[in-house]
Amino acid sequence: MTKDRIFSAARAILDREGIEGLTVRKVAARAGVSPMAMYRHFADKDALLNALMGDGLAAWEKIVRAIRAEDPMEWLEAVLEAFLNFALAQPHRFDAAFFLPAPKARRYPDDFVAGRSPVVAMIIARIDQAKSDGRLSGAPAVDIALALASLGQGLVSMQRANRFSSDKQFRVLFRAQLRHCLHSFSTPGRPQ
Amino acid sequence: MTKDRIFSAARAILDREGIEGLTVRKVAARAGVSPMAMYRHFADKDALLNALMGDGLAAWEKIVRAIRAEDPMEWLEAVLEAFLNFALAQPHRFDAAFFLPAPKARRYPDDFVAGRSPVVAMIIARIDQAKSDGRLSGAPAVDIALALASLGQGLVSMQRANRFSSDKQFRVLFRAQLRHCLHSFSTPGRPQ
DNA sequence: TGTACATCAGTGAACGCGCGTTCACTGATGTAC
DNA sequence: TGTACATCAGTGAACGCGCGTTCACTGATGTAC
Repeated sequence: MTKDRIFSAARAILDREGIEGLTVRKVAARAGVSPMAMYRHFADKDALLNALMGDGLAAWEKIVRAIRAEDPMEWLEAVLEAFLNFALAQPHRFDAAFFLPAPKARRYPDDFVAGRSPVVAMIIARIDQAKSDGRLSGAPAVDIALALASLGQGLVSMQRANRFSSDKQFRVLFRAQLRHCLHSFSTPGRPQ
Repeated sequence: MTKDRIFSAARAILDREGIEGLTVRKVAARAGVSPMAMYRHFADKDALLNALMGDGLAAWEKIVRAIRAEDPMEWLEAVLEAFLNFALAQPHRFDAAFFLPAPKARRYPDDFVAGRSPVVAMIIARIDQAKSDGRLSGAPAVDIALALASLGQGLVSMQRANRFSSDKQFRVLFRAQLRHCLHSFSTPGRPQ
């Protein structure tokens, strides 16, 4: 289907050139179609961008769903590692999913507590599980999730702004920072 | 001087319309000068943007220098509060200073440890002071600073992406999260 | 004190470009009788 | 089985726009003699 061709061309352009480099003409050229073909399938360029954000979030969800760890703390650490990999391996897709202001973006805290974000719902469930095991405490699960997400996103935004000299160094730092953050919610007297 | 007129026009446009809305023509119009006048004082548009980033960082430095608290922990909390206010009151200027990838951006950790960023140097000094008072511990000062900065920047990036419904709620959350983060480096057994 | 000249801040018009989108269209496909 | 017609995906040319920047210039100011 032409729509799929156009959409995956858009994804390819996004991956290579970022949101700033994505133009209707480039997408059409890559899809082997006239620029106007897009308008048969998307209302306008914004609609296409919105679809790309949704696609980025769906990719992220799929990654998280694939995590197999049983232990909730291990599962949480695996999510953090996956987040790091996603941010570095598919930077533009990551940015589209996490940094772009979207009118229909999920909002803290209602949307997340209500489970309207599948990934956050999974994270909260694992945190609650860890809490009932006595391994986390001190704050509502949604706030722990927010702390981890914010710290991760902040580090990534700094990496984007050239604040780290190498990816390797960034990885080390990211892991250390997020592990510290996660453990800062550990039940006192029962570290790790 | 015309250069000042152009530069403050640029700052005004940046404040109102953000980096995306800043064009040479708009700046010139606001400065009451022909578009070409800019080229007499800045090599090109990028040079003007770079000057604006520097200006944003200078504004931030001035804000931090004005903090008068004696107690290092109080001083640090005041910085966090000032960061929050800066992000909300002058969003575009904040973004230009903190989110924009700049070729000459200071890098973790060398530039910061070496004190090439005045603000970070002040923060590290206060953290070290708190550590020698026995009120902080657990990580090198530069890493504590990074944790605070990342978390703050991450929360702001989420606010920019529409993840919070109101500024008021965001303020509450920002304070709670950063206070938790700061205290997570408190010396164990001597909380607060 | 007057004249010739260099300097240089600022101008005005234009260039070339890429953008999102409009409009009227073509031509293949499916449907009704 | 054949014909008339509606549907609709995709086209091609063009519009109008704003962009950063080039180029050759003007005209005021300062300097040298």
